Amino acid sequence: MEMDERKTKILQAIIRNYLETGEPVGSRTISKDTDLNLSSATIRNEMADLEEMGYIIQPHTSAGRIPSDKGYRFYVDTLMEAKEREVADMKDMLLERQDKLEDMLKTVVKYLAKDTQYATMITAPTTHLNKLKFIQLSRVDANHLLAVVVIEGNMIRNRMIDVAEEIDDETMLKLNMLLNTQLNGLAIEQINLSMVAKLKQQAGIHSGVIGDVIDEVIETLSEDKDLEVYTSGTNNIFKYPELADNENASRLISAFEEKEILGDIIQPGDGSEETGIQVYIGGENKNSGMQDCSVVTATYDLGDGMKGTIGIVGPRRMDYDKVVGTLKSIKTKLDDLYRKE
Amino acid sequence: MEMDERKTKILQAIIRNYLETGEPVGSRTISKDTDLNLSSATIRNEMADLEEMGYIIQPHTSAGRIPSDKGYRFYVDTLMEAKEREVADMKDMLLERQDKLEDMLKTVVKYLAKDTQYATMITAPTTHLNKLKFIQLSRVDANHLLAVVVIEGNMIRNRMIDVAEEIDDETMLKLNMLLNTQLNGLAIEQINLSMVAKLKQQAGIHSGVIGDVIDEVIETLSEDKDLEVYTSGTNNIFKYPELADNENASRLISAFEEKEILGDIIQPGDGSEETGIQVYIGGENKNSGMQDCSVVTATYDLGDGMKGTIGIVGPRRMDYDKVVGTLKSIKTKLDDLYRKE
DNA sequence: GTTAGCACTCCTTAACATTGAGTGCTAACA
DNA sequence: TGTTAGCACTCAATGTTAAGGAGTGCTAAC
Repeated sequence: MEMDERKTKILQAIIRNYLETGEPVGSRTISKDTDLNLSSATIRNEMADLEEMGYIIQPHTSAGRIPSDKGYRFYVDTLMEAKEREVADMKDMLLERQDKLEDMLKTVVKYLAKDTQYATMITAPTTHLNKLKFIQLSRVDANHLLAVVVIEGNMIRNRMIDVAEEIDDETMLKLNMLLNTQLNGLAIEQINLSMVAKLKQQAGIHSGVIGDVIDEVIETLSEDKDLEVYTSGTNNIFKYPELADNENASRLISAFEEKEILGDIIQPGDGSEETGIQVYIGGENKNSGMQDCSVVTATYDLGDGMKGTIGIVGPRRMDYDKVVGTLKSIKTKLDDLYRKE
Repeated sequence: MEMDERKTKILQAIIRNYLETGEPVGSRTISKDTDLNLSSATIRNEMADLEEMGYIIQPHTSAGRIPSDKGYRFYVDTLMEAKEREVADMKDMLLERQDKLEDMLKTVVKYLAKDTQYATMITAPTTHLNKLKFIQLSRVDANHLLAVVVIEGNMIRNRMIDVAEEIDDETMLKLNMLLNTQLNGLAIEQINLSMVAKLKQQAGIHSGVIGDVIDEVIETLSEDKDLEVYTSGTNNIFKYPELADNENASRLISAFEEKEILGDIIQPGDGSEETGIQVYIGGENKNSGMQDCSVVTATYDLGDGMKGTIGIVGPRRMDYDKVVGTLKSIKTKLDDLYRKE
């Protein structure tokens, strides 16, 4: 059996209706709601076919039909009309709080949750591909040094370093010079052991303390700052009864609390790279706790290798048109943020 | 009518039993479970008295009794045996991740949630009373300066500053000198307008740019970094049916998402300052969303004015003994953390 | 190929009876 | 006077049954 235009129209009508109401859709409803001018009996025949083909499911004998994962997949891939939607301007969000990328991400994720009424998350952009822009080592007190590292894109890392013996001004100056001249402009990934050895050698005359300091600075650089993820609107899951039962809710809430699980859920997409938008429907999710959810992710790219992911989690009967449209718009705005300067 | 020893014993038995089972407690149960050797009929008489006095409540005519807020209050104030409990060592948590207070707080709150099986939160210590230890202004590129501020207790703040015109090395040096000599050792609250004016005046010869920079640095200092709160174990609320219904759960989850609401809930205590532990039972909570919860808070003090609050949110029938005991122990450990050095 | 008609399924809801835990009250007892 | 046995009563919880209705699948006619 194969999909013809009429079946397509009927399937679309079923899904549209189900997305709206959340109730199984009967043949009579379709008969009235479409412009096909077919009786409910005819629709019934077609629906039986669609069920056999796996696009729709009957929860029980005397109920209407609901879309299966395959049905949603078909809808998302071929029927959906995701037009870009009007969204708030990222630039405004950035301007409000000068230069704090982190704060902007929090604002974005909050905005998205409010706009879509689903649970949302966003990962901070990756930095390990980024170039070092600036390193500053300063003495805070007798036995504490402060290392501040600025990475391309103006992300800042700092670390307090304990030192046993006091380091004099001259040495500080020399260390700073050394670190900056040797490391600036390098991507963090490019820094390797031989390089560190060379650095230490150049610091040479000074004893182990210097070596320790260099080690700490390097560690600060390569430190895989545990995946930074911001979330918002987790309570939105209670708006959808199919997710709001105790078991599901508890699982989802704790997933949204564990950054690692979140990172798992919104792994950077493997396919459809042209749009940067990914849709995972119900069972398509690899994470076992997400089998009753749909997840839509978008990868944003601030340039200079700073990529991050936005994720939206809702019920299977999520408003895919709206979500994908919104994500497209936001992705575009984020992508353009730093690019044209 | 007044509380005698027998009534007290019965009330205690009712509460103990209810804390365990979560079911209304009947007269027969008490008759058997206590060493009073009284028939259920006698217990019934006493229970009627206790109800009249407001310590217990009957959900409906043919049910047992459950404690009222007043009953819990009596229990917490006079009957509870909160012995300090064995808890993990904070020092170990700190040692794991060198010097990052923030990470330790996250570890503590996670540990607490696991240990108590309630939802937990902890606020980062206040800093506005703290002294400036060190200011470092550095040039990142042609039109960006980076200001790094270290506060007593080694908390670090940084801010990127846009500058219109380039600032030469000499000026940078001078600015750093100026900021450090004038501001170090001051509490943030001590910095006022006349001081800033004086600073600007001293930077004198240089034009407005310097003024801007100083303004930004000052702002970084006084910036009331939006209340930093870490939470954990929010999904624990699903373990308690009285909190797990849709409405309550949704309200609680979103409360735990909004830092402002959290700050509201665990406001630093007003009474019982000798222990630093506060218990709010059900309706005693000011926050309207918390009327079905009990909240226990503890104020910790790292010294140098660095105070923060730990909060534990659970159902009314929370295991007060355990929670208060655990909080006491953790508070003690935190208080001692920096003190003896 | 389409549709009207009809028997059938099975969820939903309401009404009703049953059960059992627990109470309040009364009267008897020590 | 305090304690207790006994008993009628209440009411949530549970189970049963019946009615209602939405929706289906199938058949036969158009």
